[in-house]
Amino acid sequence: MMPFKEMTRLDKLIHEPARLAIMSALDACTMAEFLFLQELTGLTKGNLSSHLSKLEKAGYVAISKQFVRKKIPHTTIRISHEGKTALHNYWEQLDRIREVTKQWQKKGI
Amino acid sequence: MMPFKEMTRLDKLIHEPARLAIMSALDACTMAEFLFLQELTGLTKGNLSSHLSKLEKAGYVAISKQFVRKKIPHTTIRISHEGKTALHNYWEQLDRIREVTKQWQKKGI
DNA sequence: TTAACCAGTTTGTATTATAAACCAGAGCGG
DNA sequence: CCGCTCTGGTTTATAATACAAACTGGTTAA
Repeated sequence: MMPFKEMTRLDKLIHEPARLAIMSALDACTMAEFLFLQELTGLTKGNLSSHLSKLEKAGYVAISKQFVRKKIPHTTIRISHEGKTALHNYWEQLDRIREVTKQWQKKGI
Repeated sequence: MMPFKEMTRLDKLIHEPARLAIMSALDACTMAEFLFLQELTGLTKGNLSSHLSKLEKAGYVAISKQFVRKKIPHTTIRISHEGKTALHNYWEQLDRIREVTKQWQKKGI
């Protein structure tokens, strides 16, 4: 009935474009390497790193570091179950809001 | 083909939830009074004021102040043509990105 | 040995969303 | 008339945060 208030309650962690890109990519790939993710999103390394740790802290992704030939670090990121549901909820919420907004437009307030 | 990079180029002025709410409300109502807008969005006065001036500076809304009985201020906000197209472009861009993202999911990278 | 490179992390900065404080006038109560 | 509160906002302050630049620790190349 009042979709506009709902908008301000969108999950900000997912809403941020960079993280929305990361989460969407991971939702498609399930798992990805750091550099691959960087290429997909076009983010700088530092940027990607900090966004990832925010997502990790929220439990939306799991980050694991392997060492190739015991030397070169290789970070792989995978989306968690919570992450998937959070992303889907986000889109659903946005859809719902948008649908109601369209109704409003037809009614003319 | 690479929808994730596109996400980081979404119009940030519109993307911000508070302003998305404002713009959506105005898109539906065409014109609204300050206090009505505040009620619709649930924002505090200060918050709404600062978001509005950002939107005004961008040319997305036009703000005009009348004085009722020459004394009490009454601010009415209306969405501009640019504002409407910017909002529509935003949704279109988001839809397009989302569509391509779904394709990716089906293909499995 | 030094230079360049890989794979990231940490630090710094500049922006900005939000709330709190403020302001000017209006309409009371006493 | 003098405070007091209400209306309708604006300005200021702060806390978060997006982003890039600088850094780290190890590796290969010259």
